[in-house]
Amino acid sequence: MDGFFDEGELVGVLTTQPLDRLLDYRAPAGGCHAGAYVDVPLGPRRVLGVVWGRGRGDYDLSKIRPVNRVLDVAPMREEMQSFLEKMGEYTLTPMPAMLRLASRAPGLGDAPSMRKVYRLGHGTPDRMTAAREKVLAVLEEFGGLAFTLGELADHAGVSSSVIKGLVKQGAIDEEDSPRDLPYAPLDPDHAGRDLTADQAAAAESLRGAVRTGGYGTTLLKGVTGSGKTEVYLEAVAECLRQGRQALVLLPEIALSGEFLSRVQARFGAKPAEWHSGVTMTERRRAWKMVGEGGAQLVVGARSALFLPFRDLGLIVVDEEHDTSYKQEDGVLYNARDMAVLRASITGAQVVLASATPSLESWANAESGKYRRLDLTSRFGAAVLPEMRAIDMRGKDLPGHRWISPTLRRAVDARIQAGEQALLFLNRRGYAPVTICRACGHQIGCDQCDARMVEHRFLKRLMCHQCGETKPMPEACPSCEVEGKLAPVGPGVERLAEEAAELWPEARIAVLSSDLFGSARQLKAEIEAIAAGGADIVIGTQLVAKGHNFPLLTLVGVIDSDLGLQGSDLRAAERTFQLMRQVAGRAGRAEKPGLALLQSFQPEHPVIRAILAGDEEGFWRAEAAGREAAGMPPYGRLAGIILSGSNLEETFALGTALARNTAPLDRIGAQVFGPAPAPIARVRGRHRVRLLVKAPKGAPLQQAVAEWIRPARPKGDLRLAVDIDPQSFF
DNA sequence: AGCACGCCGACT
DNA sequence: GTCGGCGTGCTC
Repeated sequence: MDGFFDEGELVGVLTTQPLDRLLDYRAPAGGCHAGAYVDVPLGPRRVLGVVWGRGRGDYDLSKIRPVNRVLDVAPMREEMQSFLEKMGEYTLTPMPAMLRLASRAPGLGDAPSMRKVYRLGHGTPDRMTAAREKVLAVLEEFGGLAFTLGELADHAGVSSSVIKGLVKQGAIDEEDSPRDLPYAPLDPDHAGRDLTADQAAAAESLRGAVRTGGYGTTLLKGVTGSGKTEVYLEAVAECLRQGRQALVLLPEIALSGEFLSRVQARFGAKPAEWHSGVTMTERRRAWKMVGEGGAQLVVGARSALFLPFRDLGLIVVDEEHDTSYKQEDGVLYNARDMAVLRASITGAQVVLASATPSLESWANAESGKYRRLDLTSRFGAAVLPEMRAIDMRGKDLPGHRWISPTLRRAVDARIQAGEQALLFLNRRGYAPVTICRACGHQIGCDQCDARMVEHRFLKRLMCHQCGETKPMPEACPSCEVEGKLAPVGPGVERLAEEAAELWPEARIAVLSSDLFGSARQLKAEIEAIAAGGADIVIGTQLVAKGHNFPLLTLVGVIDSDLGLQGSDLRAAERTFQLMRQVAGRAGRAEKPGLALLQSFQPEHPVIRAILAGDEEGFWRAEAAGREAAGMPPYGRLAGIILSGSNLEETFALGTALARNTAPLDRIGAQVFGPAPAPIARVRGRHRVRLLVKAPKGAPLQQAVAEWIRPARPKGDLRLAVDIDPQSFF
């Protein structure tokens, strides 16, 4: 029968070792299924693999060894194999690397591990003591429920030796139970929220799509505070009713505490979590339970896309425009796009949710490839804040001041009214540049082509590229003159200093990712601020990410032009998204909000579009510009990133590539470069980039693969291909 | 990826 | 003489 291999039959195994083909093995005693996770011998080692299919039989039969054993996890499903193959082709990633992505579970090869659990037995203890009574009372109260030793001791308020004593007497039974237990069931009808007419209509539309089954993608666009989450949770509910699994991807997963509480409130229990902060034990449980159907809903970061779902019916990509969905090292992929790929293979619905969609998604909705649902009204009485620009030209603020008189008066008014104001500046640290006033030298990172940023809070200089820090020097490292190093430009720490001078009585809180040791601390700080623990909040883009500050009625953007500099084609889009989101922080409760944007170029089309709230106009203009330039999504791009410790060698490889572009010429693609990457040196390695630009329908991947095949990077040179790069040059 | 093999330079 | 540098090749 297809899909099962009897003992001794040849099977083709994909291993996690970087070999460019499947290896033949003999099926082990008892046979194995296609998709089985196996442990196979490879040279002197044992490696992890998956039975990909029938063996090819083109290898010396006498050298073929048997599979060591089949691992005790659910076999990889055919659709997962297919997803990994298609994604590998799309991103030009070798299959072993794809398998590693899909096997990132600790203890995959472990025997099913057991733990001891305790429940009420039939015997009676010889002597009853107060401690023993407490233990038995707890067990009786919870019926037949089993406890671990620690849980039971905690509940009863006794030491574990009391329980061990009762086990010896036969009053308590000790049993082995699998360590990885299913997650608590979620109830789709636990607590449906009252929805506005807007939300109800969108929710019903999504429910309908989930009920129909099969693949489809919906762009769910809603302004901040319009209740997108409530709406897509209704789609999750419908998916659970169908008995299928759902996945919600979030960008800043470390900050998802608030989100998990909302899920728990809606469904009466916690979902499975998957992100870097999850413990090994919990990871293994999540991975296994997703595969066995013991987890109905997973809330996770982009890598949750590779969990072995049994029956995935819905993927939600929240804040779909967020750049953190793009993996920038190792396997280069965009989780938003791969979510759509996985759903299309497995027959699932996708919901892309955002207040400010990416131009790609907007264009896909525009062309009818995606459905589009709009939530226009904000929840409750709140309305979008009024937005105004403050023209900074000719304002002549002193060199160490960034808050204009207009913004200052607006903040004064909020403080008097007992409301909160947010000053937004997307720059961490004290000052972005440290310059020597004697010789003009700027302090840079030794490992990267980046300037060191002073962090006065940490009393150190930090490189925002590699994270390297060093103490603030007394003397200039270049001219050795002492006491002439001066900060140039503002960071949030410096802005806080200015605010403290302007409003000495106000309580000022700074929210910047580097000021908090842990996500937990940060979350606590955010909650304290939301409850009224500060009058003025000074923050980086961290504050734009969907936290509720009900008392906040004013947002002041210190430097609206910051994101507009540089040659990045997506700069306008990103600034537009960020400004809209930050402005959306104001006036979420009953009080109307005001957003003031300090700008040196208030006539810039992006600033004007933000002020006018003309989103469709902004996107249409951006789309027209991209189309005229043949840029995504109206053309295709691939980035080639070369890196190595020797600049000349790295560049020479780039030049060699640029010299023979025949495979690219055949599809009408152009090559730009080689050129130094935007950050030309990172961690001591030089980086050189090339860019391939192809017409929309062209077979870009095949052409690029053929083009780079002859390039054999020698020594420590590395070549990476980035299909659909985020930044271009 | 690992790990062996193997072919050249600079040590005791 | 031998230790050790890392280039090349192999793993079913």
